[in-house]
Amino acid sequence: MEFVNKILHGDCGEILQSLPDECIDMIFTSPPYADQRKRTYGGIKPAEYVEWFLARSEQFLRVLSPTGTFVLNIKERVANGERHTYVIELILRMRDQGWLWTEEFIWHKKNCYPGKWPNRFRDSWERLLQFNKQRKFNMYQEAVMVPVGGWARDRLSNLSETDRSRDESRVGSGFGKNVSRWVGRDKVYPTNVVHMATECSNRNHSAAFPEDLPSWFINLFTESGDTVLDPFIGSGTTAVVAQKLGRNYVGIDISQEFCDMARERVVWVMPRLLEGREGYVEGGS
Amino acid sequence: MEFVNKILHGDCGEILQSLPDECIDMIFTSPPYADQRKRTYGGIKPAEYVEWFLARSEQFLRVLSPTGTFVLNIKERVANGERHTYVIELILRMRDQGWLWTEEFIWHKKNCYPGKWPNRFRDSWERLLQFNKQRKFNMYQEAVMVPVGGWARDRLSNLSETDRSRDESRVGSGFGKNVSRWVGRDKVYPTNVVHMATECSNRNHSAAFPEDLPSWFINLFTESGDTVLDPFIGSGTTAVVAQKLGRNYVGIDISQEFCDMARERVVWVMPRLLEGREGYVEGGS
DNA sequence: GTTCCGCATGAATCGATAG
DNA sequence: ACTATCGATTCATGCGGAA
Repeated sequence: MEFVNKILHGDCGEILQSLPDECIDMIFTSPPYADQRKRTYGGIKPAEYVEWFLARSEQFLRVLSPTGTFVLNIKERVANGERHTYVIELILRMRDQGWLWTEEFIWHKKNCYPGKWPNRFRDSWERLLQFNKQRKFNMYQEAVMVPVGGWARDRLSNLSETDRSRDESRVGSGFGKNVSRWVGRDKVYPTNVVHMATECSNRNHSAAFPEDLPSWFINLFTESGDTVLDPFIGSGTTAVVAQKLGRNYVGIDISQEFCDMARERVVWVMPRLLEGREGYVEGGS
Repeated sequence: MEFVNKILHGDCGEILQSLPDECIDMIFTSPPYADQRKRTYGGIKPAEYVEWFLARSEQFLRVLSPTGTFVLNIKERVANGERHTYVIELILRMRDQGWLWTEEFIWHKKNCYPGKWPNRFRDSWERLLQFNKQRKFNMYQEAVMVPVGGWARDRLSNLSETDRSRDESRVGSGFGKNVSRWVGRDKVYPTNVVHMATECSNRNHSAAFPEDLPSWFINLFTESGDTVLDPFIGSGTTAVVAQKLGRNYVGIDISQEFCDMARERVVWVMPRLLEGREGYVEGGS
């Protein structure tokens, strides 16, 4: 367990070989996109991206628990006036590798990167690809319920007579609506579109996503005491969030600079979280 | 030109063979999704879907003008606990066929189908795939700029609170909402996420998509007098909208019933549009 | 005219049951 | 084993009638 709650320096494809099988409950990562982050990853070319990634996702598959989930935040870049196809090719190849492509969430970025081009609009969304090893996996939907929409808020305050009894539907495939069940309920389940702002304040790290994003998925797919891996930890957001939520983390990055930054951020949060967490493993950063 | 402003009955793969090359300025369509609409289309199986579609998109490619755009509204279904891959395979195959995959817009449906399952949330988005024949194509961005209305000013005053918890569902017919950027401006360009409700309570016809959806893309990619093709016209929404916007339309459907419905709807709107439209070609429905 | 309320209805998905 | 059908679940919207 000496890898738990640590930020490890190196290429995740190699580092992960030292971890045992099925020791990770969830993987959340935002890998360097093709031809981005040239300084730190050498700018993998779109044409080589799929092979580059597959060599690492093979290790992800091995270390992930059978009921665990891999959430991959990615967006293909524009090349030559076209959306590049390496992401959708990656999906097909990962299925060959043994992954199930369970779902594709959309991250709708509220304040996306500004700009104007003659032939396209600003790109305000990214993919969050959900992969699993089995059809049955851990999912804690109640943890991410959202406030109910306008419909019920107004109506439920004064519930009417007919709403109280279930009106059995006689229409072909109709739904019976039992409104009375909603009394006292102020939350509903979300959809597969998550709508969050990007973080604009930090200019030190490039591929930064808001804490809300990993937070949402960590709450959805893990319990307290589980272990979350981010093989491209970058500035450390996934580890910080995992720690805040009482999960163990494992962070890996090829850049020494990023590792240092991530370690600083998690150490800062640690002290107040060491008390009363079952399954939380002590470890330096 | 005897095909212009008509609803044609038959399989679009065959019907289109009688049209000349490059006679269409834009194609907007929502084809039958795999294994859906069994009554009218016979429910194409996911495994056969790509080949089925490619036989038709070959004709789309031929009749589309070099500066024209093809917008394809589609979403893959879940099969065996996984998102099926036929849509992303189709993208790859259409590129082999000669199409450029220029962009992928997201249609975020405000009111998606209800339901609850242990392993997934409700699906509230669909793909709007943009294909072109050339890098240079017609695009009229100013036509879809979003004016800052009174409601926007209200929103700006108390921004961060409601925007954080729940997505902006009660915003008027808003697409590309980027509220913070609207300060001090009259109009802004939208993004590649469009946010509209499905129309659910029209008793006479149940359109798969709201009129706002084709309307937005027709404004974006055509001018008055251009010709818009929908090879799977269904209840006729694309044709109705094209007509309203002063564009010519060509609608095709394999179902006689849908053709009749579409003809009725376009005839109804026609009389007030015949005046003062350059390039508008008279023709029955 | 407003606002409020009843109601129908969606390109859905899962699991169990039946041929 | 593999496909076809059926029942159950659930939330936002707009229309139309009522207050």
